[in-house]
Amino acid sequence: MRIATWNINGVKARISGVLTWLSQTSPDVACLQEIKSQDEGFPAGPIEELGYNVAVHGQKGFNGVAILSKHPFDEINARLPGDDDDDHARYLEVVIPAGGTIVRVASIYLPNGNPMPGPKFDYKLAWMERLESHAKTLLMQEEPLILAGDYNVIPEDEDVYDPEAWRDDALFQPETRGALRTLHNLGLTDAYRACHTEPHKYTFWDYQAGAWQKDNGIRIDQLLLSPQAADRLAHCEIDRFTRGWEKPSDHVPVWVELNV
DNA sequence: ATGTCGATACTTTATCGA
Repeated sequence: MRIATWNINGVKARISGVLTWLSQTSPDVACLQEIKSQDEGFPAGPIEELGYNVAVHGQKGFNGVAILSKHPFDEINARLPGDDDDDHARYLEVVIPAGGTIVRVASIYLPNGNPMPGPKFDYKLAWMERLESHAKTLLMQEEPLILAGDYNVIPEDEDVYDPEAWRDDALFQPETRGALRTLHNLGLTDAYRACHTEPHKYTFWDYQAGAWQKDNGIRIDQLLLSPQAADRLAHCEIDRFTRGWEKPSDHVPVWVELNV
């Protein structure tokens, strides 16, 4: 079973590329972030024609997450618990039947947090605490669990082309990186790092300043696996090729193959 | 310091968020 995540930076601008990628790589489950669309504006039709069920949690103009699945959903839950006043559409969680068991999959668009310091950075850290709390609850279920998405955190120096260039950025602060490590230390495995040790493998390249051409990237899109999912982990790869397409997203897909 | 892109609105250019 292949489960992928991709920050598409606007579904209206990217629908053609998304359909091409789905046709070419045929993931069983695809978590999308930054759809920048309301639920009713999401182009479910052409995606359903490729054999996918569609769950959407969107809002007008920015943010927004979705999950596409070849198997029907047993359960769909939008919103990260812990703050009823948080109106950003950044979290969608589903349960999908898989080979006699189930997988629980979340599509996560973690706040960017810039400028730092300030209220946006405070919101990011508070959101990460809520994610930690929710992850603890989910881990107690002892299910195959995949928390996939744009974490907007650079885990280590080896995950950025030039650590000094990002030293003052919200994505690379000690507090931010510590909060991600806390998630790992709950028992969640960074799937890419479990499969690969080479440094400088990226999932995002800025549109500006020729970042793609110079390979000035960062690795911020990740799939975190519960022990029950990590036990079934076969492969994890980055679909770097989509960054070279016409009208690309600034992020590329990352996917895992699970033995289920 | 700069660069680019996508969405939105009292739109034909500026603002915001990234």
